[in-house]
Amino acid sequence: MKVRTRFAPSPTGYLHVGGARTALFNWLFARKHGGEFVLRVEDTDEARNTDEAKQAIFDGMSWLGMDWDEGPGKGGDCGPYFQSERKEIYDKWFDTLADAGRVYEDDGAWRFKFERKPVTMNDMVCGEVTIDYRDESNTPDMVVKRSDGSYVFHFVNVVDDLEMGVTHVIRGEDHLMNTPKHLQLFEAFGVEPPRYAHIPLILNEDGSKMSKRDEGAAVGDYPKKGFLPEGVVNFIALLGWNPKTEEEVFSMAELIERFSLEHVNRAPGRFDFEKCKWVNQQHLAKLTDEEFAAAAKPFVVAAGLEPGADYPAVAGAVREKVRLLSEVPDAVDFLLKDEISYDPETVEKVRGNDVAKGVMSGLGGVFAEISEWSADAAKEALGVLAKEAGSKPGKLMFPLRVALSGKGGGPDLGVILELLGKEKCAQRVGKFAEML
RNA sequence: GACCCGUUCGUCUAAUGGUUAGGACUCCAGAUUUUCAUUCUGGCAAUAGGGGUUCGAUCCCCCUACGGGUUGCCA
Repeated sequence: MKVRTRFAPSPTGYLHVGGARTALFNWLFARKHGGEFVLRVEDTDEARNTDEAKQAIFDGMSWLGMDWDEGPGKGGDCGPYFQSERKEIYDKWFDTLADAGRVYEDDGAWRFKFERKPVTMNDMVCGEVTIDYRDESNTPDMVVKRSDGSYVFHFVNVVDDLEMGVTHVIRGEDHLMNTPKHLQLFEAFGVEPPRYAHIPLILNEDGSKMSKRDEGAAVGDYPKKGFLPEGVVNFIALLGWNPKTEEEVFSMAELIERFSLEHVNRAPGRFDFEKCKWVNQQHLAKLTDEEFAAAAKPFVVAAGLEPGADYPAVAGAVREKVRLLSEVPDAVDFLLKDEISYDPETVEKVRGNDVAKGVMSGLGGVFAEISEWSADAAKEALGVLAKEAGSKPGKLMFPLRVALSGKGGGPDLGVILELLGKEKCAQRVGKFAEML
């Protein structure tokens, strides 16, 4: 039997990071088993659906690198893939229920008559869970068709899963208690139900429920914040699932290879934005300078900087120093701009260093005299002045860094000297000396 | 309230009837890079509480507490 999974989001807002992880687990499971992954849009709630929300789902899925084999924009044998277009199919299955005497009218709506017995599900994550449907007060017959003729979630969800041949349903734990309802529906239809796997929810860092405004909640924010898709995928994959190794950095291909539902946890996980950034940094560090430069370019341009001919080298200089692409403009602006700004606090630190003051005032001129400019030549010149002042070169590296970049941290000093060139270095050191 | 699921460092997690309860993020300290935001080394830090079962419980059972979920003509 070929594995078929699906992601069935409702386009009522934005793509939530929890939804993205649900999609990811379904996608990984399908890819791992050589199966198919279906995208189905559950747009039955006309009042709340929006086109923007639909687009956010497609964009988010594509950005994260989860392609679907069937669904919107892709087609397939089980379409249409929008529930709003599947009315006749639902009518047909509703008639089956009606013919079997399993529904009854109530206030214009139609309720499904549950069988009054204990229902046991064998969840691939939660194990055996039994809900007693003999307790009617706890499990009242559910409405499947509203008085306006539309169908409710439980009904369409089940019909679509069976019509689409879904073999494994991986979804959030908020659906665990819905599952017996779905099982009863499958039984009434005389169709073998899929296997279910309920995965724990994702909460905020403080344990509260994640909502729209919370940091990290909307997938659409990640590209803007400077995350790499593979970084985000890697991080959310590890929330609630463990790869049974102490490694933590995985490519998409490695995730597919390792993924298994057996190692999904049961307790809700909290979202740690710091660790998410760290994982992103690991993926950033894996890129080549060219790839990194290309990925960071939009951020650099948006910050009003002009990436010149040496831009790839400039970007490469900070590749392993940033956690997010959005940090790149601030990190490289002194390499791309003629006029730089000095961080007052950092300048103050150098100001207290009398040796640095003295050496800096002479260094600009010395730099200008160097005939064959190179980082080594510049450092050598610095060393000579340091010695004359009775100090060590190491003590002057920091002041020189500040003179050239305006800040206390950044790329390797040698790289800075090379990228900036003689003229700029001489000029900046001269100017800096005057500030002291 | 009822029903369901859960609970290991602050966070993500590993282990499992016998370990000094391991790793990662964060934080702190050292090292190295003649500079740094990288890297390396080290440190802080956990089995929710109470009862059982057992030679031995973080692990199995029960109770309590706490957290989450469900309880819609939302999905």
